[in-house]
Amino acid sequence: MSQSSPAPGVPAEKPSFDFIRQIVADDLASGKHPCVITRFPPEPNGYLHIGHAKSIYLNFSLPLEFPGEAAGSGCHLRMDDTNPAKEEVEYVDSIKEDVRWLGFEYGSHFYNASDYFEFFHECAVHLIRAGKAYVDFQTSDEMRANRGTLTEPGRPSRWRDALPEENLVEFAKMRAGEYPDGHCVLRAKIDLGSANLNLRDPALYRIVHAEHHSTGRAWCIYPMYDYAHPLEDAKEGVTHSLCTLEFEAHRPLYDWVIENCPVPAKPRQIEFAKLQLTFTLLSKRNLRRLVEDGVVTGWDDPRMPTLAALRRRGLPPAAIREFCRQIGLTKFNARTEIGLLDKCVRDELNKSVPRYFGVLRPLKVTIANWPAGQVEMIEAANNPERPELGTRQVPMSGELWIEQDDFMEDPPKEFFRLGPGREVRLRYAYNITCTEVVKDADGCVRELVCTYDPESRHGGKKVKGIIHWVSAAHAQAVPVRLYDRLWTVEEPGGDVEKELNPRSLEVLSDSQVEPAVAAMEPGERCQFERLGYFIADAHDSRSGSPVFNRIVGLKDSWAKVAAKK
RNA sequence: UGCCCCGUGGUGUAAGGGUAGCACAAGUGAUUUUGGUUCAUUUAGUCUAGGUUCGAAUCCUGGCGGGGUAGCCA
Repeated sequence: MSQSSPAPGVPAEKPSFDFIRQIVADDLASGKHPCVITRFPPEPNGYLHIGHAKSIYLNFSLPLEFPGEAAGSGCHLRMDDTNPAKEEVEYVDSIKEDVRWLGFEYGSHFYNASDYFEFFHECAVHLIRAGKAYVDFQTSDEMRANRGTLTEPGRPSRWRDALPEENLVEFAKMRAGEYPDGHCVLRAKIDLGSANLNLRDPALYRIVHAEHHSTGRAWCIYPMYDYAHPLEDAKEGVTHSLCTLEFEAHRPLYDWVIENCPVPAKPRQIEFAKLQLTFTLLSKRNLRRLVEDGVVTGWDDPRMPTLAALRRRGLPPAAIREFCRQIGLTKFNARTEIGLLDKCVRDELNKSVPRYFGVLRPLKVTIANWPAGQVEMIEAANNPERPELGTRQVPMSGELWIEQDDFMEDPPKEFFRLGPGREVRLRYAYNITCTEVVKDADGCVRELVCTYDPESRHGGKKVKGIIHWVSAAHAQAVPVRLYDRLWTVEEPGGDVEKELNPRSLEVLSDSQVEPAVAAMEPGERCQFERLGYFIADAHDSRSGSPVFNRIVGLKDSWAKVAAKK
């Protein structure tokens, strides 16, 4: 290996692969495998989240990256349904939907671990005959006590040296349902003194009298993950079985099963670091709690990190794929900044969606010198950077809504927008100058009176401030939900009460939008100019009366300036 | 406490004994009828102590730090 290093100064020709792609490329080059087959093996006991997207992206993309001789490559979607107590069909359906939504195809390669129950059983019999597995009648407490500790070896069960014939009989009884849950277990006979606790005679099968979502009552013994997973992989011809770091210590057991069972292929397990994000909690247990405690409205609440929630929030799948590409792949336990996801979402939306006017928090503007009753149609580009997206007509009149944030009664000089006596441009239309501030009895600004410059339609005074607006008479009021991060700390997981963001959701009921926005169909996305990207919520919108979710805000450099003051 | 894995700018990730690079973030400037986009530019890094070598982020040893691991969960 070292003698093949390039000569000094000669740049490497190879693209920069991560360590897994390197292994795959080497296996293909050496002829170890003619193609690469991976698998994404979720347990159908919950919803998929952005962390799973990393794994889905890896497993489904990788086989596509090795063309030519690698024909036959692909990724299988497989439900790891070996525990009937926790799994439900509802989750199977949502997992399939999420994978397809992300843009990946598994074609006919959809499998269930339960498809192989008979095979697992044959392998177990094989192990028993070979004297490599035995039925243990110790209670789970006894087993734990006799497993030893990190520094002391385990002690053998009195059933450890039972004869294969006896074990065969007992295992048959297990399968026949003659014993209740927890009465005994089939164990591999490996090494009670191993420093790796996973090798101290791990359980292979346990008794569970429960309805399985796909095999019903056909079985009452179910294989453990460590036993079933390598066999599933081998059965499907998986070449590279990619999983997360916590399975590293299980690899010797994975290899033991492959070595000791009559398998048709020899897959290799490789571990990588799972995704962790700042200001985000990803563990299924914690997400479930948020749902059950009513902190969020459900698994698809747009503040959740589940794929169902991100879909509803409006994130485009292409942005998630790009994010997964950018975060890289290592064995280092890293935490990626959530801002990178936002960046990917903005990049994707910036180039793909139209840009319209919407006023989130309206402030009335009356244009004193506007001809009474006149309505002028203003042509506006749907996306100035993509002329092929066309233009639209925006109605303009003497009564407008502008953003409350675009006016300050006593503005600093860095504030480019409207203030008493100041002039700004209404985007695509005219310059206006604020001549009067109308307040209510409490001193709150209720309305601005302005004059417009009729000569400024395509020129006029050059001003620094440009603001969005809608004509009051033509605007439609719509509900808008402004989502923010659920957590206030980079590494949530401590005191929920203290760490939860009380302002993760703000609902606006009186936002005013231009006709093009009012006409958006459920699921349609756009940019509200100067504000951010929004989607007409697919669940709550109806044709003609959309309800908007903010997907992500635009970068706001004024907010940074303002924050410094 | 044993064993295993991992330590590169603020964050994420390259460099497989030979110039420490890229992206994000942050700063500055230019362009701009979105304080957006785009473009230019700046700041900033090999955990530590030894060893091998002409030469170490890379190989070896120790230390320090982080993670995993004692389910009849996956």
